Amino acid sequence: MTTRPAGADVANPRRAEILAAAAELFARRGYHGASIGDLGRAVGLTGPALYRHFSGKEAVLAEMLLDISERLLAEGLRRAAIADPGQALDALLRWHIAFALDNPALITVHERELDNVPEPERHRVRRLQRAYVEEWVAVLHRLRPGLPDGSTRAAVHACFGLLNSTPRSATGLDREAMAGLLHAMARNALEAPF
Amino acid sequence: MTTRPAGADVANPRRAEILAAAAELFARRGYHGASIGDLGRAVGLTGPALYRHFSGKEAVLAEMLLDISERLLAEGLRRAAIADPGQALDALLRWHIAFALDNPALITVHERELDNVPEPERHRVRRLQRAYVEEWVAVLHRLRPGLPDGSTRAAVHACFGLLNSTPRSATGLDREAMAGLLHAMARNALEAPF
DNA sequence: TAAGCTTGTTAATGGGCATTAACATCGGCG
DNA sequence: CGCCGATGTTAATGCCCATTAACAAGCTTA
Repeated sequence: MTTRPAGADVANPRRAEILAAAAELFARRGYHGASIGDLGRAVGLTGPALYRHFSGKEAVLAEMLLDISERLLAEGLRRAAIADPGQALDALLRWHIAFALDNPALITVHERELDNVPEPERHRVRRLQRAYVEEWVAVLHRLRPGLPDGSTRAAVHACFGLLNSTPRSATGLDREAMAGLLHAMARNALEAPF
Repeated sequence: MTTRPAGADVANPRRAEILAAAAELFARRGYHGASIGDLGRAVGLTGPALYRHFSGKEAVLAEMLLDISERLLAEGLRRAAIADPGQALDALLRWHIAFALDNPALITVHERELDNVPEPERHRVRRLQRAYVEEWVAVLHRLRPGLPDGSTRAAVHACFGLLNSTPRSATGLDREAMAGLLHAMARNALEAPF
């Protein structure tokens, strides 16, 4: 049920195309609000054609979330390893902001649809998400050692809320201005005297 | 289609009970992920019983979002009217944070499900939401007159993202600590040099 | 060139769901 | 007492949807 149909190697362009279209639809209408027919139509196919590339609708979502979580964590680990905590935090902010600005649909789905991932994969996604958060928590902890653990964690979550709000704002700001604004706001929020 | 069945005055306890249960379900599973049967069961009824109180599933969502938007705006107007912009901002922050902490499900639905509201009401909700945002924008503009309009608006949206992330974090912090943390983070974010 | 894999398509199939119909109960009020 | 509106319930009804079946066309390759 989770296995990919034959001949579906990692870099299959059709698969990538479907995943991209599905991300837009899931983000805009929610997992339950987008049908298999919608997904197919979005890439110029009929609904059942999807089954040549994925074992089902859930498998599309599962692969999407796994991919996002892995990408976020991989680069997050790299940047969190920077020795100076202030620089590490800035590097993490730059990474997350760039990802959110470049992939608004993915960020939205990643934030909302975990519950619809079937069980073996849901657990893996959860682990990856948690590990990513922990990198941020560790950096913030290095930057502000006195902070209670619960506050550190809550601050990181709130910071994600701020950064991930991007996809839903759509103001007239260009990309660079938006990136700078989010960076400054997040940085100041994390340094607030709470 | 939007009209309420007879005998359904504003303060009908059954209606309120259904709206509360629906908020939880819509927040947890999304509008399309919660069935009429689920809503009924959540208040000890069968599915079709709902039609004695609402004209349909969409009407439940519409009334819910209208109610939220009206409540947010009404009190928002009051607090934004405070003469000193710094005090006005603090008052707005206290209001929004209290609302989000007290009604996490409502905040989530309000943020996500506007697209599923049927058309006459969707427009009204949009107007109310926009008016609420404009109160914040106006206060921030008074506080930081030099800021370009697009930046002010983007900052307010990002601030909402921060505040509304509350329902999805569930850290071990108690209510007062969480309120204080969110207030400090948001206030600092809005004062950041962007 | 012919078998066979890949990738599609259009018809089932079967389940779930929103909504409506038909039927019950019950409390108030004439 | 006897009617009736309010509020429920359990059976349709009809649509949408995920998934599968049956069938076709095109490439690759022996």
